Amino acid sequence: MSKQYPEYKHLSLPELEKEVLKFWDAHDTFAKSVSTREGKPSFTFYEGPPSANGKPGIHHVISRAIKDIFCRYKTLQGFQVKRKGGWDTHGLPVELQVEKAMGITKADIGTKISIKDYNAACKEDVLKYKHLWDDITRKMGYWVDLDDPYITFESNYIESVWNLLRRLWDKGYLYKGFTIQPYSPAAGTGLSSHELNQPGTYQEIKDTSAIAQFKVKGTENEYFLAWTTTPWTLPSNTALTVGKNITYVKVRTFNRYTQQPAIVILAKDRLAKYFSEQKVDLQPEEVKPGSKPIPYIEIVAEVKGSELAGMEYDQLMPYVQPDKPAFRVIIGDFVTTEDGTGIVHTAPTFGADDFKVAQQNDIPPIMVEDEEGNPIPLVDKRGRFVKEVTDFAGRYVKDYGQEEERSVDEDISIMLKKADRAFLIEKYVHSYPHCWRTDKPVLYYPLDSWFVKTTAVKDRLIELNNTINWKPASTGSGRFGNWLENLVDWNLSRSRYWGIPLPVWRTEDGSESICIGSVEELSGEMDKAVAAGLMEADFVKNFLEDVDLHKPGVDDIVLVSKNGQPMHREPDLIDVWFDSGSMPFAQWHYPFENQETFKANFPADFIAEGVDQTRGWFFTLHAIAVMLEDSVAYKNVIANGLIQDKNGNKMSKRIGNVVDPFEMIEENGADAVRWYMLGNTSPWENLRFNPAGVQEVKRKYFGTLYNTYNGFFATYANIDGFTYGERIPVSERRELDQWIISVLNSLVKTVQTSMDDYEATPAIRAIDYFVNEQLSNWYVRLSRRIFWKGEMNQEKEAAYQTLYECLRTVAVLMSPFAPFFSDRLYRDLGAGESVHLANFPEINADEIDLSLEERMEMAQRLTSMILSIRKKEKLKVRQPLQKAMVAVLGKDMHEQLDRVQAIIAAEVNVKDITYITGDNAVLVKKVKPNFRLLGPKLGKLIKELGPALAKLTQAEIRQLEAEGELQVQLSEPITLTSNELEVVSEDIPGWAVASDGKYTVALDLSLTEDLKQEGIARELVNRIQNLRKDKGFDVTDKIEIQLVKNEAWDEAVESFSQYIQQETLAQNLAVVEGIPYGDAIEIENVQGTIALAKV
RNA sequence: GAACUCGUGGCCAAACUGGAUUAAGGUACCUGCCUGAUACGCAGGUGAUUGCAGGUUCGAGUCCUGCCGGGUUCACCA
Repeated sequence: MSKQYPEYKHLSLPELEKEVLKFWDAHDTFAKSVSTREGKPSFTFYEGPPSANGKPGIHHVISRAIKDIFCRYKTLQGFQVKRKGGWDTHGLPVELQVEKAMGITKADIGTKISIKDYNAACKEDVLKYKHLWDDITRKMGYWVDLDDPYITFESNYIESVWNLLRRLWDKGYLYKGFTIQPYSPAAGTGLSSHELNQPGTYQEIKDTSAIAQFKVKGTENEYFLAWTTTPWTLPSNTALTVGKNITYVKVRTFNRYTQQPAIVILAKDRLAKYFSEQKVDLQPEEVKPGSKPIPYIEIVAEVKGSELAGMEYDQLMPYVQPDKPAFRVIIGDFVTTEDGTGIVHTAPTFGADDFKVAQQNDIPPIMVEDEEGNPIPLVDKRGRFVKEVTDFAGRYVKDYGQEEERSVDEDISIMLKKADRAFLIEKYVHSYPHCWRTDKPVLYYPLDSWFVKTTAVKDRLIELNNTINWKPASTGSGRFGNWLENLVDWNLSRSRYWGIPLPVWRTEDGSESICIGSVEELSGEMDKAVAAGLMEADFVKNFLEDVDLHKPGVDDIVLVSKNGQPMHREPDLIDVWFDSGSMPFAQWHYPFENQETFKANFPADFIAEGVDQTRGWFFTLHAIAVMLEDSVAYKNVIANGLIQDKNGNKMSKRIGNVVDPFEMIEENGADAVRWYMLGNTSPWENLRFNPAGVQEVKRKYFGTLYNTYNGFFATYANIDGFTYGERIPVSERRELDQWIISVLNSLVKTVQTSMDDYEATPAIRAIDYFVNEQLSNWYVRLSRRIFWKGEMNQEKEAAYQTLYECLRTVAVLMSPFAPFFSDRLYRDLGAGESVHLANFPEINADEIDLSLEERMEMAQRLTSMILSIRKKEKLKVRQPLQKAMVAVLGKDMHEQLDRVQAIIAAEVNVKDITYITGDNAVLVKKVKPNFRLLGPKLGKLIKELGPALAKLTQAEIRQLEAEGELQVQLSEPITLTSNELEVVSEDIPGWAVASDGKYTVALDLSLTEDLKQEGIARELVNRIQNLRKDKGFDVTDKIEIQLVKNEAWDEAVESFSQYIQQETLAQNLAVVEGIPYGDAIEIENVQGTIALAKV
């Protein structure tokens, strides 16, 4: 006869998972979990596209586990949850990886290698690790549709993105500007603010800083002092900026390098930093180069910044002249006196603030023309001085790997010193941004750029953000909210090759332009261009045959303007973040296809990614949705924290503390990894990933649950031939059954409430607690006897049903978190095709009995207390005792205890539980105040209450119990009622007592002869059971026992023969004189011999 | 430098809107148990002035201020 419930030899999660994966494949379970919900309300989830050009790490497992958990949970609840996968394919990381592999730099693209070949290489490279991603996705049990993913490099995707750009264009949200931006000469590209925010971008570096002396026009030796950490920008200086309300002083002194007399101007607050003291008779020879600070002679004058404004000075390094009047003092609100001199050197071409303030004051930048006649600043795009800066022509302004004796900053400083224009030159350590990929310093550099005018909808962005349910809330209001408050326009341009080209064509003078919103439109425009003779018909035909909207193809397209002028494409690509932020639209090729699908799936109900996406994907999704749909893009979002190693360090390949997700899963199983990661800490906290924790989960949770099913339920249910027939009403089951069913229903409620609030951790912990403590350690332990003794009857049947219901419900509840094990359990129980096609359990409110839960908890605590007395007194549980006494406080407790006392008695092996009630004088009682009620009532008086209550006599306490109220004399007389006080017993004089909160219990330790004999009988039973097991007898085998006469236990055998036989399934227990065979046993140091035989 | 966030026994962590006793529980550690479901198990026990210093309150792990430390994010830093 085949067994109803499969039994296993051992538990191996990794093996089990492999089998379950095969099952899912064979039965198409994922697809079914979606298709069986056809017509049900949908729950929309957006998959944040990973980039497959790197290998998946353990941190990817956590964010994907979160996504998976909620999608599965919503499926259980009856929603249809489609999950389209996606791949992020464009961007600088891909390009740099390809450059590295090919051994080329950006400058080589278009020369050594054609753009076409280069982009082909990028396309090839970007999905390099797709197989690993697919593999981890599968192995970790993440259900997402990998067969039909959206891919950002596909023409349909790009076309949708173009359409979005066009809609922004039509709303006037797309514009071209010229701004100072972070620029990486080493990478040859501007950096977005997201890129500048990569960790490790700001590094501590030591630079040469200079306080330069700008000579006030028309004076002999009066100078403005201005500090800079970038002396290489001094040739580009065209203004000095001061604070309107800052007080400045003119100080008479000597230059420390040249000993020339000088009058210098600086902020009064900064005086002490650079000058030590006033020294009226200061002589030039006293001022040495090394001395800083130096003394000064006198303060000549004190003026406000506003009075300095408009003053002119001589150009400091006159290599190139500006085309308008410059070299004036201007006012800026960003000037402080925390550093430097309170006068800011202003080079409009190399600082964002400088640029802005110069523009406001009509100060020109210093520019030269390159070979093509385009205006450029004094430093070229590779970070070198242009030829016009004769002394330093061709030299790199920062460390870009060149070898040189001294840096440009140092050489400029030396030159200033010699020219009597350097007030102070020092080394200065500060944090400076570095390119996140090349690790070289960033320059602030003037670049042409296209912007998205996000500031135009700033208020709406903030308003709608407030409607999003952020987990944790602080990320939404704090990190994300603050970012929105300080929003700047989104710089969309990237001057690279592998990405979505900006679909804007302009005439040379910029007077006419067009933004293309679809391939069809492009095709129409191309036809016009052919007609105008600007393009070959063949080219157009070839292009449209196999549309590829990447460079270089699109750059060869020349369109014609309304006035017949040729228009060329703006050369930039767009920020890759725009790609991924477009996915709600572009994944469906909206609006060209799937209009209904898009509408049904926008906005998303739920997304989840790491906190690092706050300014990335979370922002771009939000920004695009708000600008174009005036809607949020997602309603609920979980931003998970970082994964660190077990010591709290960041994981990095260099340190070698990275956890390989494949190994982790192979060793412990994905279920254990998922359970650990989400059960240990709320996902938005940083998780210190400790492999020992995964193993603990594996053996404690999964081990216990496996054992409850396999070692217990399946074993006995198969013996008894149990199948789940007609449900026996819970009210007709044992109290213990009613209890666990009640607790189970409470569990369902807890899980549902937590999950509805996107809190997975409390749900996991609740399930864990239920399985370990309540089901396994209490229910199953106390139910052992009913399962292995006696014939099948209604009571036993009910117990089986109870255990079965618990296991089946647990399987469903845990299935979002541990999709493999739960499915196996569910199917082993014969509960259905797959747990993932099941429905979330109903809560049967009428099966919840809180009073029952409460008394069972009391039983558990009292049991534990009595056991602790036994332990202390060194009395084995196997030794029966006559009685335990429990202090009973009040009628409720009396009634509750009545119903569980049998359970306690059996658990602690006593014959009788007696109650010590309130009027029993042996009980020493105490009164404790209920602070929650009395705090507000008594206020400060409450401090007197403690001592007053301690002084109460036992008689007074009995009076309180009898009358329900009590007079207490504090500073004023107070009447306290019994609900404001709690009476607690603490001690029973003369007994072995344990006390815990409101429970007090005493144990009668006296051993009668009968009890001793029964104890011996129990020992015998135990030895026999052990032998049965050793001999490999089946649990149901009947035996015969021969026991050699021994005065140590003959009496016990005689008195308890019946009991011993019953317990050991013995049909016969014979006491014999001596046998030549048998096994040695020992009870309390007495040796004996016994023989067992199967009947 | 600024903002946000966290800081509870060796380690991981709970404690609802400030409230009741000894600040849960797990792990590790110590002790005792192979008790017929589990030794990857069971039972019992040791271990914390809740980072430090103040404050508000009848009452603070929880609220406020300052400091120290971790993390994240931001910054035009001249």
